Amino acid sequence: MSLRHALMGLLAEQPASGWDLTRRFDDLLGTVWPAGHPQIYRELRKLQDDGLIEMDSEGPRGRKAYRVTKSGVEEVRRWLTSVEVDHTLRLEPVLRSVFFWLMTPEELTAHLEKEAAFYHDLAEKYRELAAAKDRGEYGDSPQTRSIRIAAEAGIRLHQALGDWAAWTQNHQPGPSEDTAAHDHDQPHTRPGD
Amino acid sequence: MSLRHALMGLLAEQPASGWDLTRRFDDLLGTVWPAGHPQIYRELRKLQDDGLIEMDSEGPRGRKAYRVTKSGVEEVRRWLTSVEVDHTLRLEPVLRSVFFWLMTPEELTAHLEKEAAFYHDLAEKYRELAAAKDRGEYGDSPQTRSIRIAAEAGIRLHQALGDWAAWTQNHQPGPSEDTAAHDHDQPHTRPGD
DNA sequence: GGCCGACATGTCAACAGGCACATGTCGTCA
DNA sequence: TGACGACATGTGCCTGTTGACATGTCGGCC
Repeated sequence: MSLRHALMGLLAEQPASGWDLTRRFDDLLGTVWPAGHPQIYRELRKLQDDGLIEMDSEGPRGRKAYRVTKSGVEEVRRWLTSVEVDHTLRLEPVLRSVFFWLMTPEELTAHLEKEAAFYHDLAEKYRELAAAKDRGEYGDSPQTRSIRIAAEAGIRLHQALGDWAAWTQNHQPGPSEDTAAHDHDQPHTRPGD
Repeated sequence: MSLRHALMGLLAEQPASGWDLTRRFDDLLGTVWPAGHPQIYRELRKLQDDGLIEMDSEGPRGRKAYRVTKSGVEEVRRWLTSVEVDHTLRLEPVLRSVFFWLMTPEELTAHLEKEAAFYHDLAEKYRELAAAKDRGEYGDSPQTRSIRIAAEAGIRLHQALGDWAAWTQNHQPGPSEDTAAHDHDQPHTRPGD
Protein backbone atom coordinates (compact mmCIF):
# COMPACT_ATOMS: atom_id res chain seq x y z
CA MET A 1 0.00 0.00 0.00
CA SER A 2 2.54 2.56 -1.16
CA LEU A 3 -0.11 4.79 -2.66
CA ARG A 4 -0.97 6.41 0.68
CA HIS A 5 2.62 7.30 1.24
CA ALA A 6 3.22 8.51 -2.26
CA LEU A 7 0.24 10.84 -2.01
CA MET A 8 1.43 12.23 1.30
CA GLY A 9 4.92 12.59 -0.10
CA LEU A 10 3.63 14.65 -3.00
CA LEU A 11 1.55 16.76 -0.65
CA ALA A 12 4.66 17.38 1.42
CA GLU A 13 6.02 19.33 -1.53
CA GLN A 14 2.96 21.53 -1.81
CA PRO A 15 -0.80 21.37 -1.29
CA ALA A 16 -2.67 19.78 -4.18
CA SER A 17 -6.08 18.49 -5.20
CA GLY A 18 -7.06 15.00 -6.31
CA TRP A 19 -6.99 16.25 -9.85
CA ASP A 20 -3.45 17.62 -9.47
CA LEU A 21 -2.26 14.40 -7.90
CA THR A 22 -3.88 12.33 -10.64
CA ARG A 23 -1.95 14.26 -13.26
CA ARG A 24 1.31 14.00 -11.36
CA PHE A 25 0.84 10.26 -11.18
CA ASP A 26 0.04 10.18 -14.87
CA ASP A 27 3.16 11.90 -16.08
CA LEU A 28 5.64 11.56 -13.24
CA LEU A 29 4.98 8.42 -11.24
CA GLY A 30 2.83 6.55 -13.75
CA THR A 31 5.78 4.53 -15.02
CA VAL A 32 6.71 3.14 -11.63
CA TRP A 33 3.38 3.31 -9.86
CA PRO A 34 0.21 3.60 -11.95
CA ALA A 35 -2.86 4.97 -10.20
CA GLY A 36 -6.19 6.05 -11.63
CA HIS A 37 -8.24 8.88 -10.22
CA PRO A 38 -10.85 6.70 -8.48
CA GLN A 39 -8.13 5.11 -6.40
CA ILE A 40 -6.59 8.46 -5.58
CA TYR A 41 -9.82 10.14 -4.48
CA ARG A 42 -10.71 7.16 -2.33
CA GLU A 43 -7.30 7.12 -0.69
CA LEU A 44 -7.43 10.86 -0.04
CA ARG A 45 -10.65 10.46 1.88
CA LYS A 46 -9.15 7.67 3.98
CA LEU A 47 -6.04 9.75 4.66
CA GLN A 48 -8.22 12.61 5.80
CA ASP A 49 -10.20 10.28 8.07
CA ASP A 50 -6.92 9.12 9.56
CA GLY A 51 -5.80 12.68 10.17
CA LEU A 52 -2.74 12.32 7.96
CA ILE A 53 -3.84 15.03 5.56
CA GLU A 54 -6.31 17.89 5.89
CA MET A 55 -8.23 20.30 3.70
CA ASP A 56 -6.08 23.22 2.63
CA SER A 57 -8.47 25.25 0.50
CA GLU A 58 -11.53 24.98 -1.71
CA GLY A 59 -11.47 26.30 -5.23
CA PRO A 60 -13.76 26.65 -8.23
CA ARG A 61 -15.65 23.60 -9.55
CA GLY A 62 -15.64 21.92 -6.18
CA ARG A 63 -11.88 21.74 -6.19
CA LYS A 64 -10.50 20.59 -2.84
CA ALA A 65 -6.83 21.03 -2.13
CA TYR A 66 -5.19 19.07 0.68
CA ARG A 67 -2.04 19.52 2.70
CA VAL A 68 -0.22 16.93 4.73
CA THR A 69 -0.39 17.16 8.53
CA LYS A 70 2.47 16.77 10.95
CA SER A 71 1.60 13.16 11.68
CA GLY A 72 1.32 12.61 7.93
CA VAL A 73 4.91 13.70 7.36
CA GLU A 74 5.99 11.54 10.27
CA GLU A 75 4.23 8.58 8.71
CA VAL A 76 5.98 9.12 5.36
CA ARG A 77 9.32 9.31 7.10
CA ARG A 78 8.54 6.17 9.05
CA TRP A 79 7.73 4.44 5.79
CA LEU A 80 10.92 5.65 4.14
CA THR A 81 13.23 4.73 6.98
CA SER A 82 11.63 1.86 8.92
CA VAL A 83 9.34 -0.09 6.61
CA GLU A 84 10.93 -2.94 4.72
CA VAL A 85 11.38 -2.10 1.04
CA ASP A 86 9.10 -4.13 -1.22
CA HIS A 87 11.33 -5.40 -4.00
CA THR A 88 8.49 -7.04 -5.89
CA LEU A 89 9.01 -6.76 -9.62
CA ARG A 90 6.09 -7.67 -11.86
CA LEU A 91 7.21 -7.49 -15.44
CA GLU A 92 5.11 -9.09 -18.13
CA PRO A 93 7.69 -8.72 -20.91
CA VAL A 94 10.15 -10.83 -18.94
CA LEU A 95 7.47 -13.35 -18.03
CA ARG A 96 6.73 -13.72 -21.72
CA SER A 97 10.36 -14.45 -22.47
CA VAL A 98 10.09 -17.75 -20.62
CA PHE A 99 7.70 -18.83 -23.36
CA PHE A 100 9.59 -17.51 -26.37
CA TRP A 101 10.23 -21.09 -27.45
CA LEU A 102 6.52 -21.26 -28.40
CA MET A 103 6.97 -18.53 -31.01
CA THR A 104 8.34 -18.88 -34.52
CA PRO A 105 11.65 -17.10 -35.23
CA GLU A 106 9.77 -14.61 -37.43
CA GLU A 107 7.24 -13.79 -34.76
CA LEU A 108 9.94 -13.46 -32.15
CA THR A 109 12.15 -11.25 -34.28
CA ALA A 110 9.28 -8.88 -34.94
CA HIS A 111 8.33 -8.89 -31.27
CA LEU A 112 11.84 -8.16 -30.07
CA GLU A 113 12.29 -5.38 -32.57
CA LYS A 114 9.20 -3.62 -31.25
CA GLU A 115 10.24 -4.15 -27.67
CA ALA A 116 13.76 -2.84 -28.19
CA ALA A 117 12.42 0.25 -29.96
CA PHE A 118 9.81 0.86 -27.28
CA TYR A 119 12.26 0.67 -24.40
CA HIS A 120 15.05 2.56 -26.09
CA ASP A 121 12.62 5.34 -26.94
CA LEU A 122 11.48 5.50 -23.35
CA ALA A 123 15.07 5.54 -22.12
CA GLU A 124 15.73 8.40 -24.51
CA LYS A 125 12.80 10.36 -23.10
CA TYR A 126 14.12 9.98 -19.60
CA ARG A 127 17.57 10.95 -20.84
CA GLU A 128 16.15 14.16 -22.26
CA LEU A 129 14.25 14.87 -19.06
CA ALA A 130 17.43 14.34 -17.07
CA ALA A 131 19.43 16.56 -19.43
CA ALA A 132 16.86 19.34 -19.12
CA LYS A 133 17.06 19.09 -15.34
CA ASP A 134 20.86 19.09 -15.49
CA ARG A 135 20.72 22.25 -17.60
CA GLY A 136 18.79 23.79 -14.74
CA GLU A 137 15.45 24.03 -16.52
CA TYR A 138 13.51 22.86 -13.50
CA GLY A 139 15.44 24.84 -10.95
CA ASP A 140 17.37 23.17 -8.19
CA SER A 141 15.59 22.04 -5.06
CA PRO A 142 15.90 18.83 -3.04
CA GLN A 143 12.57 17.80 -4.58
CA THR A 144 13.66 18.26 -8.18
CA ARG A 145 16.93 16.52 -7.40
CA SER A 146 14.96 13.55 -6.10
CA ILE A 147 13.01 13.47 -9.32
CA ARG A 148 16.30 13.61 -11.18
CA ILE A 149 17.30 10.46 -9.30
CA ALA A 150 14.07 8.72 -10.25
CA ALA A 151 14.65 9.75 -13.86
CA GLU A 152 18.08 8.15 -13.69
CA ALA A 153 16.37 4.92 -12.71
CA GLY A 154 14.07 5.32 -15.70
CA ILE A 155 17.03 5.74 -18.01
CA ARG A 156 18.91 2.76 -16.68
CA LEU A 157 15.96 0.41 -16.40
CA HIS A 158 14.54 1.06 -19.83
CA GLN A 159 17.95 1.08 -21.42
CA ALA A 160 18.64 -2.29 -19.80
CA LEU A 161 15.35 -3.70 -21.08
CA GLY A 162 15.95 -2.36 -24.57
CA ASP A 163 19.47 -3.76 -24.61
CA TRP A 164 18.12 -7.05 -23.37
CA ALA A 165 15.63 -7.25 -26.23
CA ALA A 166 18.41 -6.47 -28.72
CA TRP A 167 20.70 -9.07 -27.13
CA THR A 168 17.93 -11.65 -27.34
CA GLN A 169 17.75 -11.19 -31.11
CA ASN A 170 21.11 -12.96 -31.27
CA HIS A 171 20.15 -15.59 -28.74
CA GLN A 172 16.80 -16.82 -29.94
CA PRO A 173 15.72 -20.22 -28.68
CA GLY A 174 15.21 -22.20 -31.89
CA PRO A 175 15.22 -25.99 -32.09
CA SER A 176 18.51 -26.01 -34.05
CA GLU A 177 21.95 -25.48 -32.50
CA ASP A 178 23.17 -22.94 -35.01
CA THR A 179 20.28 -20.53 -34.53
CA ALA A 180 21.80 -19.22 -31.33
CA ALA A 181 24.95 -17.17 -31.81
CA HIS A 182 27.91 -18.30 -29.79
CA ASP A 183 29.37 -16.30 -27.01
CA HIS A 184 32.22 -14.38 -28.42
CA ASP A 185 29.90 -11.49 -27.60
CA GLN A 186 29.64 -11.12 -23.87
CA PRO A 187 26.31 -11.94 -22.20
CA HIS A 188 26.58 -8.82 -20.13
CA THR A 189 29.25 -6.24 -19.53
CA ARG A 190 29.24 -3.64 -16.83
CA PRO A 191 30.13 -0.07 -17.59
CA GLY A 192 32.82 1.34 -15.34
CA ASP A 193 30.28 3.21 -13.30
CA MET B 1 -4.29 -11.63 -16.47
CA SER B 2 -0.98 -13.20 -17.47
CA LEU B 3 -1.23 -15.90 -14.85
CA ARG B 4 -3.51 -18.09 -16.98
CA HIS B 5 -1.09 -17.93 -19.85
CA ALA B 6 1.97 -18.48 -17.74
CA LEU B 7 0.41 -21.61 -16.26
CA MET B 8 -0.48 -22.96 -19.67
CA GLY B 9 2.97 -22.10 -20.93
CA LEU B 10 4.57 -24.08 -18.14
CA LEU B 11 2.22 -26.99 -18.80
CA ALA B 12 3.24 -26.87 -22.45
CA GLU B 13 6.70 -27.98 -21.34
CA GLN B 14 5.39 -30.93 -19.41
CA PRO B 15 2.38 -31.99 -17.34
CA ALA B 16 2.47 -30.72 -13.76
CA SER B 17 0.36 -30.40 -10.63
CA GLY B 18 -0.66 -27.28 -8.76
CA TRP B 19 2.07 -28.01 -6.29
CA ASP B 20 4.70 -28.29 -9.02
CA LEU B 21 3.54 -25.06 -10.58
CA THR B 22 3.56 -23.27 -7.26
CA ARG B 23 7.19 -24.21 -6.75
CA ARG B 24 8.14 -23.21 -10.27
CA PHE B 25 6.59 -19.82 -9.66
CA ASP B 26 8.42 -19.57 -6.37
CA ASP B 27 11.88 -20.12 -7.70
CA LEU B 28 11.68 -19.40 -11.40
CA LEU B 29 8.98 -16.84 -12.13
CA GLY B 30 8.54 -15.43 -8.64
CA THR B 31 10.85 -12.50 -9.36
CA VAL B 32 8.88 -11.28 -12.34
CA TRP B 33 5.42 -12.61 -11.52
CA PRO B 34 4.64 -13.60 -7.94
CA ALA B 35 1.77 -16.03 -7.43
CA GLY B 36 0.67 -17.90 -4.33
CA HIS B 37 -0.84 -21.36 -4.36
CA PRO B 38 -4.45 -20.25 -3.74
CA GLN B 39 -4.38 -18.23 -6.91
CA ILE B 40 -2.79 -21.03 -8.86
CA TYR B 41 -5.25 -23.71 -7.79
CA ARG B 42 -8.21 -21.46 -8.55
CA GLU B 43 -6.84 -20.55 -11.94
CA LEU B 44 -6.21 -24.20 -12.77
CA ARG B 45 -9.85 -25.01 -12.10
CA LYS B 46 -10.98 -22.15 -14.33
CA LEU B 47 -8.63 -23.25 -17.07
CA GLN B 48 -10.02 -26.75 -16.84
CA ASP B 49 -13.59 -25.41 -17.02
CA ASP B 50 -12.62 -23.47 -20.12
CA GLY B 51 -11.14 -26.59 -21.72
CA LEU B 52 -7.69 -25.06 -22.00
CA ILE B 53 -6.08 -27.68 -19.78
CA GLU B 54 -7.15 -31.18 -18.77
CA MET B 55 -6.36 -33.80 -16.16
CA ASP B 56 -3.28 -35.78 -17.09
CA SER B 57 -2.97 -38.18 -14.16
CA GLU B 58 -3.74 -38.59 -10.51
CA GLY B 59 -1.01 -39.43 -8.06
CA PRO B 60 -0.53 -40.09 -4.36
CA ARG B 61 -1.90 -37.63 -1.77
CA GLY B 62 -4.60 -36.44 -4.11
CA ARG B 63 -2.04 -35.11 -6.52
CA LYS B 64 -3.62 -33.98 -9.79
CA ALA B 65 -1.38 -33.37 -12.77
CA TYR B 66 -2.66 -31.35 -15.70
CA ARG B 67 -1.64 -31.06 -19.32
CA VAL B 68 -2.46 -28.27 -21.74
CA THR B 69 -4.98 -28.99 -24.50
CA LYS B 70 -4.66 -28.06 -28.13
CA SER B 71 -6.82 -24.98 -27.69
CA GLY B 72 -4.75 -24.11 -24.64
CA VAL B 73 -1.56 -24.00 -26.66
CA GLU B 74 -3.32 -21.96 -29.30
CA GLU B 75 -4.42 -19.51 -26.64
CA VAL B 76 -0.88 -19.12 -25.32
CA ARG B 77 0.39 -18.51 -28.82
CA ARG B 78 -2.35 -15.97 -29.42
CA TRP B 79 -1.33 -14.21 -26.24
CA LEU B 80 2.34 -14.20 -27.21
CA THR B 81 1.81 -12.96 -30.73
CA SER B 82 -1.41 -10.95 -30.81
CA VAL B 83 -2.08 -9.53 -27.36
CA GLU B 84 -0.57 -6.13 -26.66
CA VAL B 85 2.39 -6.38 -24.29
CA ASP B 86 1.68 -4.89 -20.88
CA HIS B 87 4.68 -2.70 -20.11
CA THR B 88 3.45 -1.75 -16.66
CA LEU B 89 6.32 -1.43 -14.25
CA ARG B 90 5.48 -1.18 -10.55
CA LEU B 91 8.64 -0.61 -8.62
CA GLU B 92 8.45 0.59 -5.05
CA PRO B 93 12.19 1.31 -4.69
CA VAL B 94 11.99 3.83 -7.52
CA LEU B 95 8.78 5.32 -6.18
CA ARG B 96 10.56 5.86 -2.88
CA SER B 97 13.36 7.72 -4.60
CA VAL B 98 10.98 10.56 -5.45
CA PHE B 99 10.78 11.19 -1.72
CA PHE B 100 14.45 10.84 -0.84
CA TRP B 101 14.52 14.54 -0.03
CA LEU B 102 12.51 13.72 3.10
CA MET B 103 15.35 11.55 4.46
CA THR B 104 18.48 12.69 6.24
CA PRO B 105 21.79 12.09 4.42
CA GLU B 106 22.65 9.42 7.02
CA GLU B 107 19.37 7.58 6.56
CA LEU B 108 19.66 7.76 2.80
CA THR B 109 23.25 6.58 2.72
CA ALA B 110 22.38 3.55 4.82
CA HIS B 111 19.33 2.85 2.69
CA LEU B 112 21.23 3.06 -0.59
CA GLU B 113 23.97 0.84 0.68
CA LYS B 114 21.49 -1.89 1.50
CA GLU B 115 19.72 -1.49 -1.80
CA ALA B 116 22.90 -1.64 -3.86
CA ALA B 117 24.04 -4.76 -2.03
CA PHE B 118 20.65 -6.41 -2.39
CA TYR B 119 20.42 -5.84 -6.12
CA HIS B 120 24.03 -6.62 -6.89
CA ASP B 121 23.71 -9.88 -4.98
CA LEU B 122 20.62 -10.78 -6.94
CA ALA B 123 22.32 -9.90 -10.21
CA GLU B 124 25.19 -12.14 -9.19
CA LYS B 125 22.81 -15.02 -8.55
CA TYR B 126 21.34 -14.68 -11.99
CA ARG B 127 24.83 -14.42 -13.43
CA GLU B 128 25.71 -17.74 -11.82
CA LEU B 129 22.51 -19.33 -13.05
CA ALA B 130 23.29 -18.12 -16.55
CA ALA B 131 26.87 -19.35 -16.34
CA ALA B 132 25.70 -22.78 -15.22
CA LYS B 133 23.29 -22.92 -18.14
CA ASP B 134 26.05 -21.79 -20.53
CA ARG B 135 28.27 -24.58 -19.20
CA GLY B 136 25.50 -26.95 -20.26
CA GLU B 137 24.40 -27.96 -16.78
CA TYR B 138 20.73 -27.74 -17.64
CA GLY B 139 21.00 -29.35 -21.04
CA ASP B 140 20.08 -27.51 -24.18
CA SER B 141 16.45 -27.32 -25.23
CA PRO B 142 14.40 -24.42 -26.58
CA GLN B 143 12.78 -24.25 -23.16
CA THR B 144 16.01 -23.96 -21.19
CA ARG B 145 17.28 -21.43 -23.71
CA SER B 146 14.18 -19.34 -23.06
CA ILE B 147 14.91 -19.48 -19.37
CA ARG B 148 18.44 -18.43 -20.16
CA ILE B 149 16.98 -15.35 -21.84
CA ALA B 150 14.83 -14.55 -18.82
CA ALA B 151 17.90 -14.95 -16.61
CA GLU B 152 19.70 -12.44 -18.80
CA ALA B 153 16.91 -9.99 -18.05
CA GLY B 154 17.37 -10.72 -14.35
CA ILE B 155 21.07 -9.97 -14.60
CA ARG B 156 20.64 -6.73 -16.48
CA LEU B 157 17.69 -5.40 -14.49
CA HIS B 158 19.14 -6.06 -11.07
CA GLN B 159 22.58 -4.88 -12.12
CA ALA B 160 20.98 -1.68 -13.39
CA LEU B 161 19.12 -1.16 -10.13
CA GLY B 162 22.21 -1.86 -8.06
CA ASP B 163 24.28 0.52 -10.17
CA TRP B 164 21.55 3.10 -9.84
CA ALA B 165 21.63 2.87 -6.05
CA ALA B 166 25.41 3.25 -6.10
CA TRP B 167 25.21 6.21 -8.47
CA THR B 168 22.65 7.85 -6.21
CA GLN B 169 25.13 7.81 -3.31
CA ASN B 170 27.04 10.49 -5.20
CA HIS B 171 23.94 12.41 -6.16
CA GLN B 172 22.01 12.73 -2.94
CA PRO B 173 19.43 15.48 -2.79
CA GLY B 174 20.57 17.60 0.15
CA PRO B 175 19.58 21.24 0.70
CA SER B 176 23.15 22.43 0.06
CA GLU B 177 24.75 22.72 -3.38
CA ASP B 178 27.97 20.96 -2.54
CA THR B 179 26.32 17.76 -1.32
CA ALA B 180 25.70 16.65 -4.88
CA ALA B 181 28.82 15.70 -6.82
CA HIS B 182 29.24 17.44 -10.12
CA ASP B 183 29.00 15.66 -13.38
CA HIS B 184 32.48 14.90 -14.44
CA ASP B 185 31.22 11.36 -13.86
CA GLN B 186 28.71 10.48 -16.53
CA PRO B 187 25.05 10.05 -15.50
CA HIS B 188 24.82 6.95 -17.59
CA THR B 189 27.09 5.22 -20.07
CA ARG B 190 26.06 2.43 -22.35
CA PRO B 191 28.21 -0.64 -22.77
CA GLY B 192 29.12 -1.47 -26.35
CA ASP B 193 26.44 -4.12 -26.51
C1' DG C 1 4.08 -47.80 16.26
C1' DG C 2 4.45 -42.91 16.49
C1' DC C 3 6.23 -38.64 14.97
C1' DC C 4 7.85 -35.43 11.75
C1' DG C 5 8.64 -33.10 7.59
C1' DA C 6 7.61 -32.77 2.90
C1' DC C 7 3.86 -33.29 -0.21
C1' DA C 8 -0.65 -31.71 -1.74
C1' DT C 9 -5.05 -29.29 -2.15
C1' DG C 10 -8.19 -26.35 -0.88
C1' DT C 11 -11.59 -22.23 1.46
C1' DC C 12 -12.48 -17.61 3.00
C1' DA C 13 -12.16 -12.80 3.88
C1' DA C 14 -10.03 -8.52 2.97
C1' DC C 15 -8.01 -5.48 0.04
C1' DA C 16 -5.95 -3.32 -4.07
C1' DG C 17 -6.55 -1.94 -8.72
C1' DG C 18 -8.92 -0.95 -13.07
C1' DC C 19 -12.80 0.15 -15.96
C1' DA C 20 -17.16 2.02 -17.01
C1' DC C 21 -20.37 5.16 -15.82
C1' DA C 22 -22.27 9.53 -13.76
C1' DT C 23 -22.32 14.40 -12.68
C1' DG C 24 -21.44 19.03 -12.68
C1' DT C 25 -18.56 23.63 -13.54
C1' DC C 26 -15.91 27.06 -15.72
C1' DG C 27 -13.83 29.61 -19.66
C1' DT C 28 -13.64 30.48 -24.42
C1' DC C 29 -14.74 30.82 -29.00
C1' DA C 30 -17.97 30.94 -32.83
C1' DT D 1 -26.28 31.61 -26.42
C1' DG D 2 -24.74 27.33 -27.38
C1' DA D 3 -21.27 24.08 -27.85
C1' DC D 4 -17.04 22.25 -26.49
C1' DG D 5 -12.99 21.06 -24.04
C1' DA D 6 -10.54 21.18 -19.85
C1' DC D 7 -11.33 21.01 -15.02
C1' DA D 8 -12.97 18.35 -11.07
C1' DT D 9 -15.02 14.76 -8.13
C1' DG D 10 -17.18 10.92 -7.42
C1' DT D 11 -19.80 5.67 -7.43
C1' DG D 12 -20.11 0.80 -8.43
C1' DC D 13 -18.60 -3.44 -9.90
C1' DC D 14 -15.58 -6.91 -11.20
C1' DT D 15 -11.09 -9.02 -11.16
C1' DG D 16 -6.70 -10.10 -9.26
C1' DT D 17 -3.81 -10.71 -5.26
C1' DT D 18 -2.61 -11.85 -0.51
C1' DG D 19 -2.68 -13.96 4.00
C1' DA D 20 -4.79 -16.77 7.38
C1' DC D 21 -6.81 -20.92 8.20
C1' DA D 22 -7.97 -25.84 7.36
C1' DT D 23 -7.27 -30.61 6.04
C1' DG D 24 -5.28 -34.70 4.83
C1' DT D 25 -1.44 -38.16 2.98
C1' DC D 26 2.83 -40.39 2.38
C1' DG D 27 7.69 -41.86 3.49
C1' DG D 28 11.32 -42.37 6.54
C1' DC D 29 13.41 -42.49 10.85
C1' DC D 30 13.65 -43.53 15.77
